[in-house]
Amino acid sequence: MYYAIVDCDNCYVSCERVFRPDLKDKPVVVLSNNDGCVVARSNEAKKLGIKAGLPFYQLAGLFPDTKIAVFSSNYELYGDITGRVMAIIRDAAPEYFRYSIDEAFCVLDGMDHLDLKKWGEELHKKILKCTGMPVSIGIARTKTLAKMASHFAKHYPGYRHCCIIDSEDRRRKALKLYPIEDVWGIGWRYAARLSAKGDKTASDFAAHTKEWVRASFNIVATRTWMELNGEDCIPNEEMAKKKSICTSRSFNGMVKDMETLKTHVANFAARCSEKLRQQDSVASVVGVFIDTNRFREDLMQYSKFQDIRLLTPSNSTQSIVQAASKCLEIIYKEDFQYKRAGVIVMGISPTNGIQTDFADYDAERFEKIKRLDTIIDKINKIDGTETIVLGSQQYTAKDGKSIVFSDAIKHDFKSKNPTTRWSDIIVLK
DNA sequence: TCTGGGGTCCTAGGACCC
DNA sequence: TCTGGGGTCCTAGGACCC
Repeated sequence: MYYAIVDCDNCYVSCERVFRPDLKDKPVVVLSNNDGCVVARSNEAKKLGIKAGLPFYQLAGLFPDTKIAVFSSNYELYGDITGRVMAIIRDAAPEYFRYSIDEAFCVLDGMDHLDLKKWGEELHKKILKCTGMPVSIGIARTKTLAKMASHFAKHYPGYRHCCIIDSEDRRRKALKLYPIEDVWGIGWRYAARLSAKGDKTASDFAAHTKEWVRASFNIVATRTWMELNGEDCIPNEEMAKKKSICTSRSFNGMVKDMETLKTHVANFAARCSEKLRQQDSVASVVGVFIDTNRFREDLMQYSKFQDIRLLTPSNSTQSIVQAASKCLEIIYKEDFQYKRAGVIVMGISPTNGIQTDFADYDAERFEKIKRLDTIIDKINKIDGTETIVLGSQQYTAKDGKSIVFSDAIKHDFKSKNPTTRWSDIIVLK
Protein backbone atom coordinates (compact mmCIF):
# COMPACT_ATOMS: atom_id res chain seq x y z
CA MET A 1 0.00 0.00 0.00
CA TYR A 2 1.26 3.46 -0.94
CA TYR A 3 0.62 7.01 0.17
CA ALA A 4 0.61 10.01 -2.12
CA ILE A 5 1.05 13.58 -0.96
CA VAL A 6 -0.27 16.27 -3.28
CA ASP A 7 1.27 19.64 -2.56
CA CYS A 8 0.36 22.92 -4.27
CA ASP A 9 3.43 24.75 -5.60
CA ASN A 10 3.83 28.18 -3.96
CA CYS A 11 0.15 28.04 -3.17
CA TYR A 12 -0.87 31.66 -2.60
CA VAL A 13 1.26 32.95 -5.44
CA SER A 14 -0.20 30.35 -7.79
CA CYS A 15 -3.74 31.37 -6.75
CA GLU A 16 -3.00 35.00 -7.62
CA ARG A 17 -1.47 33.95 -10.94
CA VAL A 18 -4.64 32.15 -11.97
CA PHE A 19 -6.14 35.57 -12.67
CA ARG A 20 -2.85 37.25 -13.58
CA PRO A 21 -1.23 35.02 -16.21
CA ASP A 22 1.00 37.95 -17.11
CA LEU A 23 2.89 37.29 -13.86
CA LYS A 24 4.15 33.87 -14.98
CA ASP A 25 7.96 33.65 -14.61
CA LYS A 26 8.02 36.96 -12.67
CA PRO A 27 8.93 37.52 -9.03
CA VAL A 28 5.69 37.57 -7.00
CA VAL A 29 5.16 37.71 -3.23
CA VAL A 30 2.06 37.51 -1.03
CA LEU A 31 1.95 39.34 2.32
CA SER A 32 0.47 38.39 5.68
CA ASN A 33 -2.47 40.20 7.24
CA ASN A 34 -1.97 43.94 7.62
CA ASP A 35 0.66 43.64 4.89
CA GLY A 36 3.12 42.73 7.65
CA CYS A 37 5.59 40.32 6.11
CA VAL A 38 6.18 37.99 3.16
CA VAL A 39 4.40 34.64 3.54
CA ALA A 40 4.57 33.24 0.00
CA ARG A 41 7.06 33.62 -2.82
CA SER A 42 7.24 32.56 -6.44
CA ASN A 43 10.32 30.58 -7.51
CA GLU A 44 11.68 33.76 -9.09
CA ALA A 45 11.25 35.64 -5.81
CA LYS A 46 13.00 32.82 -3.95
CA LYS A 47 15.87 32.97 -6.43
CA LEU A 48 16.28 36.68 -5.74
CA GLY A 49 16.92 35.75 -2.12
CA ILE A 50 13.66 37.03 -0.63
CA LYS A 51 13.28 35.09 2.61
CA ALA A 52 9.97 33.89 4.02
CA GLY A 53 8.92 36.11 6.91
CA LEU A 54 10.75 39.18 5.60
CA PRO A 55 9.03 42.32 6.96
CA PHE A 56 7.42 44.05 3.99
CA TYR A 57 8.79 47.47 4.90
CA GLN A 58 12.31 46.13 4.31
CA LEU A 59 11.54 44.67 0.88
CA ALA A 60 11.85 47.79 -1.27
CA GLY A 61 15.14 48.73 0.42
CA LEU A 62 16.68 45.32 -0.21
CA PHE A 63 15.69 45.14 -3.88
CA PRO A 64 15.57 48.74 -5.11
CA ASP A 65 16.06 47.93 -8.79
CA THR A 66 13.84 44.89 -9.14
CA LYS A 67 10.21 44.79 -10.17
CA ILE A 68 8.37 42.56 -7.73
CA ALA A 69 4.63 41.93 -7.87
CA VAL A 70 3.11 42.28 -4.39
CA PHE A 71 -0.27 41.04 -3.14
CA SER A 72 -2.03 41.40 0.20
CA SER A 73 -3.33 38.03 1.34
CA ASN A 74 -6.78 37.10 0.05
CA TYR A 75 -7.83 34.02 1.98
CA GLU A 76 -11.28 33.91 0.43
CA LEU A 77 -9.68 33.38 -2.97
CA TYR A 78 -7.10 30.84 -1.71
CA GLY A 79 -9.76 28.87 0.13
CA ASP A 80 -11.93 28.69 -2.95
CA ILE A 81 -9.21 27.61 -5.38
CA THR A 82 -7.65 25.04 -3.06
CA GLY A 83 -11.15 23.71 -2.37
CA ARG A 84 -11.47 22.97 -6.09
CA VAL A 85 -8.07 21.25 -6.07
CA MET A 86 -9.20 19.07 -3.14
CA ALA A 87 -12.39 18.12 -4.97
CA ILE A 88 -10.33 16.74 -7.86
CA ILE A 89 -8.08 14.81 -5.48
CA ARG A 90 -11.15 13.34 -3.77
CA ASP A 91 -12.33 11.94 -7.09
CA ALA A 92 -8.92 10.51 -7.99
CA ALA A 93 -8.06 8.61 -4.79
CA PRO A 94 -9.89 5.90 -2.83
CA GLU A 95 -9.27 7.79 0.41
CA TYR A 96 -7.77 11.17 1.17
CA PHE A 97 -7.46 13.68 3.97
CA ARG A 98 -6.59 17.30 3.81
CA TYR A 99 -3.46 18.07 5.76
CA SER A 100 -3.30 21.85 5.34
CA ILE A 101 -4.69 24.53 3.06
CA ASP A 102 -2.41 23.41 0.25
CA GLU A 103 -1.71 19.71 0.88
CA ALA A 104 -3.57 16.43 0.96
CA PHE A 105 -2.51 12.86 1.69
CA CYS A 106 -4.06 10.09 -0.40
CA VAL A 107 -4.23 6.50 0.80
CA LEU A 108 -3.76 4.48 -2.36
CA ASP A 109 -5.24 1.30 -0.98
CA GLY A 110 -5.82 -1.44 -3.54
CA MET A 111 -3.84 0.34 -6.25
CA ASP A 112 -0.49 -1.48 -6.00
CA HIS A 113 -1.05 -3.17 -9.36
CA LEU A 114 -1.45 0.17 -11.17
CA ASP A 115 1.23 2.39 -12.67
CA LEU A 116 1.19 4.90 -9.81
CA LYS A 117 3.78 7.17 -11.39
CA LYS A 118 1.48 7.60 -14.34
CA TRP A 119 -1.50 8.07 -12.01
CA GLY A 120 0.35 10.97 -10.35
CA GLU A 121 1.33 12.57 -13.63
CA GLU A 122 -2.28 12.44 -14.83
CA LEU A 123 -3.54 13.91 -11.57
CA HIS A 124 -1.12 16.81 -11.86
CA LYS A 125 -2.27 17.47 -15.42
CA LYS A 126 -5.93 17.37 -14.47
CA ILE A 127 -5.53 19.75 -11.51
CA LEU A 128 -3.55 22.21 -13.58
CA LYS A 129 -6.05 22.14 -16.41
CA CYS A 130 -9.15 22.47 -14.22
CA THR A 131 -7.92 24.99 -11.65
CA GLY A 132 -4.69 26.55 -12.91
CA MET A 133 -2.86 25.29 -9.82
CA PRO A 134 0.49 23.49 -10.34
CA VAL A 135 1.09 20.69 -7.81
CA SER A 136 3.91 18.30 -6.89
CA ILE A 137 3.16 14.70 -6.02
CA GLY A 138 5.26 12.28 -3.99
CA ILE A 139 4.41 8.58 -3.65
CA ALA A 140 5.94 6.08 -1.20
CA ARG A 141 5.17 3.43 1.43
CA THR A 142 5.25 5.91 4.32
CA LYS A 143 4.06 9.48 4.65
CA THR A 144 7.52 10.76 5.54
CA LEU A 145 9.05 9.15 2.44
CA ALA A 146 6.17 10.46 0.30
CA LYS A 147 6.91 13.97 1.54
CA MET A 148 10.52 13.48 0.57
CA ALA A 149 9.50 12.26 -2.89
CA SER A 150 7.31 15.33 -3.40
CA HIS A 151 10.36 17.55 -2.80
CA PHE A 152 12.21 15.72 -5.54
CA ALA A 153 9.18 16.11 -7.80
CA LYS A 154 9.12 19.85 -7.08
CA HIS A 155 12.79 20.51 -7.71
CA TYR A 156 13.62 18.25 -10.66
CA PRO A 157 11.55 18.81 -13.83
CA GLY A 158 12.63 15.37 -15.07
CA TYR A 159 10.07 13.77 -12.74
CA ARG A 160 7.22 15.55 -14.55
CA HIS A 161 5.70 16.66 -11.18
CA CYS A 162 5.48 13.17 -9.70
CA CYS A 163 8.21 11.17 -7.97
CA ILE A 164 7.74 7.67 -6.63
CA ILE A 165 9.94 5.75 -4.18
CA ASP A 166 8.98 2.15 -4.84
CA SER A 167 12.09 0.08 -4.21
CA GLU A 168 14.75 -0.36 -1.52
CA ASP A 169 17.33 0.93 -3.94
CA ARG A 170 15.40 4.13 -4.63
CA ARG A 171 14.72 4.63 -0.93
CA ARG A 172 18.42 4.39 -0.06
CA LYS A 173 19.43 6.73 -2.88
CA ALA A 174 16.78 9.27 -1.90
CA LEU A 175 17.89 9.26 1.75
CA LYS A 176 21.50 9.90 0.75
CA LEU A 177 20.56 12.89 -1.41
CA TYR A 178 18.26 14.42 1.18
CA PRO A 179 19.52 17.07 3.64
CA ILE A 180 18.62 16.26 7.25
CA GLU A 181 17.02 19.64 7.85
CA ASP A 182 14.47 19.02 5.08
CA VAL A 183 13.10 15.83 6.61
CA TRP A 184 9.45 16.09 7.64
CA GLY A 185 9.43 15.99 11.44
CA ILE A 186 13.00 17.27 11.91
CA GLY A 187 12.85 20.98 12.71
CA TRP A 188 15.76 23.39 12.87
CA ARG A 189 16.57 22.59 16.49
CA TYR A 190 16.82 18.85 15.97
CA ALA A 191 18.63 19.41 12.68
CA ALA A 192 21.21 21.54 14.47
CA ARG A 193 21.76 18.85 17.12
CA LEU A 194 22.11 16.12 14.52
CA SER A 195 24.31 18.21 12.32
CA ALA A 196 26.64 18.85 15.25
CA LYS A 197 27.00 15.08 15.58
CA GLY A 198 27.92 14.82 11.93
CA ASP A 199 24.57 13.81 10.47
CA LYS A 200 24.22 15.67 7.20
CA THR A 201 21.63 13.63 5.32
CA ALA A 202 18.47 11.65 6.02
CA SER A 203 20.59 8.57 5.39
CA ASP A 204 22.95 9.44 8.27
CA PHE A 205 20.00 9.84 10.62
CA ALA A 206 18.32 6.63 9.46
CA ALA A 207 21.56 4.69 10.10
CA HIS A 208 21.42 5.21 13.89
CA THR A 209 19.85 2.53 16.06
CA LYS A 210 16.27 3.03 17.11
CA GLU A 211 17.33 2.98 20.77
CA TRP A 212 19.80 5.78 20.21
CA VAL A 213 17.13 7.95 18.59
CA ARG A 214 14.64 7.22 21.37
CA ALA A 215 17.18 8.06 24.07
CA SER A 216 18.45 11.20 22.32
CA PHE A 217 15.09 12.65 21.27
CA ASN A 218 11.49 11.55 21.85
CA ILE A 219 8.80 9.27 20.55
CA VAL A 220 7.95 11.64 17.68
CA ALA A 221 11.49 11.68 16.29
CA THR A 222 11.59 7.91 16.70
CA ARG A 223 8.55 7.58 14.47
CA THR A 224 10.23 9.76 11.88
CA TRP A 225 13.23 7.44 12.03
CA MET A 226 10.99 4.39 11.54
CA GLU A 227 9.19 6.01 8.62
CA LEU A 228 12.46 6.84 6.89
CA ASN A 229 13.40 3.19 7.27
CA GLY A 230 10.23 2.18 5.49
CA GLU A 231 7.94 1.37 8.40
CA ASP A 232 4.51 3.00 8.11
CA CYS A 233 3.68 4.27 11.61
CA ILE A 234 1.98 7.67 11.50
CA PRO A 235 -1.72 6.83 11.84
CA ASN A 236 -4.17 8.46 9.45
CA GLU A 237 -6.61 9.41 12.17
CA GLU A 238 -3.96 11.57 13.75
CA MET A 239 -4.39 14.10 10.98
CA ALA A 240 -8.15 13.94 10.58
CA LYS A 241 -10.05 15.92 13.22
CA LYS A 242 -9.41 19.34 14.62
CA LYS A 243 -9.34 19.67 18.39
CA SER A 244 -9.25 23.43 18.61
CA ILE A 245 -9.98 26.37 16.34
CA CYS A 246 -8.20 29.68 16.68
CA THR A 247 -8.70 33.11 15.13
CA SER A 248 -6.06 35.70 15.93
CA ARG A 249 -4.49 38.78 14.41
CA SER A 250 -1.80 41.31 14.98
CA PHE A 251 -3.20 44.82 14.87
CA ASN A 252 -2.28 47.60 12.54
CA GLY A 253 -0.65 49.75 15.23
CA MET A 254 -1.25 49.38 18.96
CA VAL A 255 -4.50 49.18 20.87
CA LYS A 256 -4.87 50.59 24.37
CA ASP A 257 -8.54 50.99 25.05
CA MET A 258 -10.87 48.23 26.13
CA GLU A 259 -13.60 49.17 23.65
CA THR A 260 -11.47 48.65 20.53
CA LEU A 261 -9.91 45.50 21.95
CA LYS A 262 -13.36 44.16 22.76
CA THR A 263 -14.51 44.79 19.20
CA HIS A 264 -11.50 42.93 17.82
CA VAL A 265 -12.14 40.01 20.16
CA ALA A 266 -15.82 39.99 19.15
CA ASN A 267 -14.76 39.67 15.51
CA PHE A 268 -12.35 36.82 16.24
CA ALA A 269 -15.02 35.05 18.28
CA ALA A 270 -17.55 35.47 15.48
CA ARG A 271 -15.07 33.96 13.00
CA CYS A 272 -14.50 30.99 15.31
CA SER A 273 -18.22 30.33 15.55
CA GLU A 274 -18.54 30.53 11.75
CA LYS A 275 -15.73 27.99 11.39
CA LEU A 276 -17.48 25.73 13.91
CA ARG A 277 -20.75 25.89 11.98
CA GLN A 278 -18.95 25.21 8.72
CA GLN A 279 -17.68 21.89 10.03
CA ASP A 280 -20.94 21.18 11.82
CA SER A 281 -19.54 21.14 15.34
CA VAL A 282 -19.86 22.90 18.68
CA ALA A 283 -17.31 23.95 21.30
CA SER A 284 -17.52 23.67 25.07
CA VAL A 285 -14.61 25.96 25.98
CA VAL A 286 -13.87 29.49 24.78
CA GLY A 287 -10.52 31.17 25.43
CA VAL A 288 -8.95 34.58 24.74
CA PHE A 289 -5.34 35.70 24.71
CA ILE A 290 -3.87 39.19 24.47
CA ASP A 291 -0.25 40.17 23.84
CA THR A 292 1.79 43.35 23.83
CA ASN A 293 4.40 43.95 21.10
CA ARG A 294 7.33 41.61 21.75
CA PHE A 295 9.53 43.54 19.33
CA ARG A 296 9.27 46.68 21.44
CA GLU A 297 11.69 45.94 24.24
CA ASP A 298 11.34 49.53 25.42
CA LEU A 299 7.70 48.98 26.35
CA MET A 300 6.11 47.09 29.24
CA GLN A 301 5.28 43.51 28.24
CA TYR A 302 2.15 41.62 29.18
CA SER A 303 0.60 38.50 27.79
CA LYS A 304 -2.22 36.46 29.22
CA PHE A 305 -4.68 33.71 28.39
CA GLN A 306 -8.02 32.93 29.97
CA ASP A 307 -10.68 30.40 29.10
CA ILE A 308 -14.15 29.58 30.37
CA ARG A 309 -16.43 26.60 29.99
CA LEU A 310 -19.84 27.07 28.36
CA LEU A 311 -22.84 25.64 30.19
CA THR A 312 -23.99 24.11 26.93
CA PRO A 313 -21.58 23.48 24.03
CA SER A 314 -22.42 25.93 21.28
CA ASN A 315 -21.55 27.36 17.89
CA SER A 316 -23.79 30.38 18.03
CA THR A 317 -22.10 33.68 17.33
CA GLN A 318 -23.92 35.33 20.19
CA SER A 319 -22.85 32.92 22.92
CA ILE A 320 -19.24 32.57 21.73
CA VAL A 321 -18.85 36.35 21.46
CA GLN A 322 -20.35 36.77 24.90
CA ALA A 323 -18.06 34.19 26.48
CA ALA A 324 -14.99 35.68 24.78
CA SER A 325 -15.95 39.08 26.05
CA LYS A 326 -16.08 37.75 29.62
CA CYS A 327 -12.60 36.24 29.25
CA LEU A 328 -11.23 39.52 27.99
CA GLU A 329 -12.66 41.40 30.96
CA ILE A 330 -10.80 39.07 33.29
CA ILE A 331 -7.37 39.50 31.70
CA TYR A 332 -7.48 43.06 30.36
CA LYS A 333 -5.22 45.52 32.14
CA GLU A 334 -4.98 49.22 31.48
CA ASP A 335 -1.62 50.88 30.85
CA PHE A 336 -0.45 48.36 28.27
CA GLN A 337 -0.32 48.72 24.51
CA TYR A 338 -1.68 45.60 22.86
CA LYS A 339 -0.43 44.34 19.52
CA ARG A 340 -2.17 41.01 19.14
CA ALA A 341 -5.20 39.11 20.38
CA GLY A 342 -6.97 35.89 19.57
CA VAL A 343 -9.89 33.65 20.37
CA ILE A 344 -9.56 29.87 20.71
CA VAL A 345 -12.46 27.45 20.93
CA MET A 346 -11.80 23.98 22.35
CA GLY A 347 -13.63 20.88 23.48
CA ILE A 348 -15.03 20.44 19.98
CA SER A 349 -17.66 17.81 19.23
CA PRO A 350 -20.22 17.15 16.49
CA THR A 351 -23.41 19.27 16.58
CA ASN A 352 -25.69 16.28 17.08
CA GLY A 353 -25.68 14.81 20.55
CA ILE A 354 -25.09 18.08 22.41
CA GLN A 355 -25.19 17.54 26.15
CA THR A 356 -27.37 20.39 27.30
CA ASP A 357 -27.22 21.93 30.69
CA PHE A 358 -30.79 21.61 31.91
CA ALA A 359 -30.98 24.93 33.69
CA ASP A 360 -29.51 26.72 30.71
CA TYR A 361 -31.61 25.09 28.01
CA ASP A 362 -34.52 26.83 26.29
CA ALA A 363 -35.53 24.89 23.19
CA GLU A 364 -37.41 27.70 21.51
CA ARG A 365 -34.68 30.25 21.98
CA PHE A 366 -32.07 27.70 20.89
CA GLU A 367 -33.90 27.09 17.58
CA LYS A 368 -34.34 30.80 16.93
CA ILE A 369 -30.65 31.49 17.38
CA LYS A 370 -29.75 28.55 15.16
CA ARG A 371 -32.00 29.83 12.37
CA LEU A 372 -30.59 33.32 12.67
CA ASP A 373 -27.00 32.07 12.40
CA THR A 374 -27.87 29.89 9.40
CA ILE A 375 -29.41 32.82 7.55
CA ILE A 376 -26.54 35.15 8.35
CA ASP A 377 -24.05 32.53 7.10
CA LYS A 378 -25.99 32.23 3.85
CA ILE A 379 -26.10 35.96 3.23
CA ASN A 380 -22.42 36.36 4.03
CA LYS A 381 -21.60 33.53 1.68
CA ILE A 382 -23.52 35.00 -1.25
CA ASP A 383 -22.83 38.70 -0.77
CA GLY A 384 -19.37 38.45 0.76
CA THR A 385 -18.10 38.03 4.32
CA GLU A 386 -19.19 40.66 6.83
CA THR A 387 -22.29 41.74 4.92
CA ILE A 388 -24.06 41.15 8.25
CA VAL A 389 -22.25 41.34 11.62
CA LEU A 390 -23.25 41.80 15.25
CA GLY A 391 -23.34 45.34 16.62
CA SER A 392 -20.48 44.42 18.95
CA GLN A 393 -18.31 43.61 15.90
CA GLN A 394 -18.53 47.13 14.46
CA TYR A 395 -15.87 49.78 14.87
CA THR A 396 -16.39 53.49 14.81
CA ALA A 397 -14.18 55.06 12.15
CA LYS A 398 -12.59 58.49 12.46
CA ASP A 399 -15.46 60.11 10.56
CA GLY A 400 -17.95 58.55 13.00
CA LYS A 401 -19.20 55.91 10.58
CA SER A 402 -19.40 52.22 11.48
CA ILE A 403 -16.94 49.92 9.74
CA VAL A 404 -16.32 46.17 9.80
CA PHE A 405 -13.12 44.28 10.62
CA SER A 406 -11.83 43.73 7.08
CA ASP A 407 -11.98 47.50 6.53
CA ALA A 408 -10.10 48.07 9.76
CA ILE A 409 -7.02 46.06 8.70
CA LYS A 410 -4.50 47.09 6.12
CA HIS A 411 -4.48 45.36 2.72
CA ASP A 412 -3.27 47.82 0.15
CA PHE A 413 -2.56 45.28 -2.59
CA LYS A 414 -5.52 42.96 -2.43
CA SER A 415 -6.82 41.14 -5.50
CA LYS A 416 -10.49 40.71 -6.35
CA ASN A 417 -12.54 37.57 -5.64
CA PRO A 418 -13.94 36.61 -9.03
CA THR A 419 -14.63 33.04 -7.91
CA THR A 420 -16.54 33.86 -4.73
CA ARG A 421 -18.03 37.36 -4.96
CA TRP A 422 -20.61 38.39 -7.47
CA SER A 423 -19.46 42.01 -7.38
CA ASP A 424 -15.89 40.98 -8.24
CA ILE A 425 -16.70 38.92 -11.32
CA ILE A 426 -15.05 40.27 -14.42
CA VAL A 427 -17.56 40.62 -17.23
CA LEU A 428 -16.17 40.01 -20.69
CA LYS A 429 -17.55 42.22 -23.45
C1' DT B 1 5.36 53.69 11.59
C1' DC B 2 5.85 48.73 9.64
C1' DT B 3 8.23 42.54 11.85
C1' DG B 4 1.95 36.25 10.27
C1' DG B 5 -1.57 32.88 11.61
C1' DG B 6 -3.29 28.30 12.81
C1' DG B 7 -2.53 23.92 14.41
C1' DT B 8 -0.59 19.19 17.02
C1' DC B 9 1.92 16.37 20.31
C1' DC B 10 5.24 15.19 24.13
C1' DT B 11 7.48 15.85 28.53
C1' DA B 12 8.57 17.27 33.06
C1' DG B 13 7.08 18.85 37.26
C1' DG B 14 3.70 20.02 40.75
C1' DA B 15 -0.60 19.10 43.26
C1' DC B 16 -3.28 15.88 45.27
C1' DC B 17 -5.02 11.34 46.66
C1' DC B 18 -4.48 6.79 48.71
C1' DT C 1 8.49 12.96 63.67
C1' DC C 2 9.91 11.01 59.49
C1' DT C 3 9.47 8.67 55.41
C1' DG C 4 7.48 5.72 51.20
C1' DG C 5 5.56 4.85 46.57
C1' DG C 6 2.02 4.70 43.05
C1' DG C 7 -1.49 6.84 40.40
C1' DT C 8 -3.89 10.70 38.16
C1' DC C 9 -4.68 15.18 36.60
C1' DC C 10 -3.23 19.61 35.18
C1' DT C 11 -0.08 23.03 33.34
C1' DA C 12 3.74 25.24 31.13
C1' DG C 13 7.10 24.92 27.94
C1' DG C 14 9.23 23.14 24.01
C1' DA C 15 9.28 20.84 19.81
C1' DC C 16 7.22 20.13 15.32
C1' DC C 17 4.11 21.10 10.99
C1' DC C 18 2.10 24.26 7.10
